[in-house]
Amino acid sequence: MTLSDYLKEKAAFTNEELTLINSTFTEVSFDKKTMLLEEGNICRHLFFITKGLVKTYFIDRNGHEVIINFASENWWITDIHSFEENKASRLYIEAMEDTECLGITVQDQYALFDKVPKLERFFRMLLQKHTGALQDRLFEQIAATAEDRYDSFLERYQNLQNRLPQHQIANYIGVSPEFLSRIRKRKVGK
Amino acid sequence: MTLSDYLKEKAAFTNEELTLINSTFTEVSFDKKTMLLEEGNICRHLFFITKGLVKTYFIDRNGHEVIINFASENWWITDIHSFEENKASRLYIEAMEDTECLGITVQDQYALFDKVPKLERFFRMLLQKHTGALQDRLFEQIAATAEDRYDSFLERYQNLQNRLPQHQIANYIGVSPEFLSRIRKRKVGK
DNA sequence: TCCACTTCTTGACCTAGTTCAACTTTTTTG
DNA sequence: CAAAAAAGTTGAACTAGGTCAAGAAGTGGA
Repeated sequence: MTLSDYLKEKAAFTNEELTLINSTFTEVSFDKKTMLLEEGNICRHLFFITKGLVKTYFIDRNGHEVIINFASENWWITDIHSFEENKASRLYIEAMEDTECLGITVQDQYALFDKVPKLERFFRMLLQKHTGALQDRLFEQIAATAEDRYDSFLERYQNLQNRLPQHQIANYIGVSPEFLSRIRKRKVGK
Repeated sequence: MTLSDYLKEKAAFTNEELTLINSTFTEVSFDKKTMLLEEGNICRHLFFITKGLVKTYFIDRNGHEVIINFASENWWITDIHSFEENKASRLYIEAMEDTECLGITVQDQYALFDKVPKLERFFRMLLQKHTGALQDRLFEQIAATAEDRYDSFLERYQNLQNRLPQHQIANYIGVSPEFLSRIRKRKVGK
């Protein structure tokens, strides 16, 4: 699916708008295990993933990776705080598979917003969805057990289940790999 | 501080724009312990708080309150998901003190966006900040100890510290009231 | 194809935070 | 202002989940 196809599906953009949008994005590829962003750098791009899989994480005070989310085909990925406000990022974005993206800079994004206001609204909506998802995860992290969190991981990332190693899933739901292994064992009986 | 003062401080709105914005909002008051929103209802308003204090929470499967955030003077409050998409809310918003707000409906909001595009951008930025804060809390909830979370609560809500009962703070940082009491005791020695 | 590396599993022990119950202190309200 | 309700403290027993260590099972690259 191209970016145009994706956008057409999501909102009523005209063909001229789609052409304009398309021409503003640039294709970029990242090999597996390479970084789209590293802590301390400014996030210069908003990416739309056309192929592949990435994870966003930060490193906590004990030097451990904490995964915030995964993103694959037809997802947008950036550190929005760093991207929009030109600030050093606290995050890492890493390709977990060979990945192809379409990238845009902030300047180009704002130029595009002025020409296609619909796109700014679309991005605001997208951000709203993202915020809702974050809120749900926070709920769960506070009020649900590890097993419940695993269940909702399975729902949320159904399509990615087989592309993600188990210990990365454990990290995402905020438990040790050992404990996720035990959860899964326990579930077999159910 | 009025809404106009607040907006002037945050972005370069013209006087006409401010007048227009102002006239679109309606004043509403809520007595202490009354609800601005209840689960199952559609959130009809985006509120700007001019006076008072509210909390947003949901009820988990065990019937326990889980507080998502507090909001006081010069904060915006709504269930954005319910508000924007006209869906039943999972959240409660409750006045913890007698509270005065300025409210706007979605329809009026969109009408206003068309007349004052700067406002839509401003709200998008606001949402970005909110998302960043949520992300930080998720970090902490996964990777930090209860004591660390308490410390960052103290930073984040410094001005509210004395207006909030301790067990509500415990709830917010995701620990039992008993354990927060112990954390505080432990900290006195430090 | 085989060696090295990463992933997954299991057991034993450990700890941060919970739950319950009883008590004290503070706040609210008739 | 007294009585009741709400908030906070403390101790004791408990549990979800973590850590460490060691082995088994996959997987990938020269």
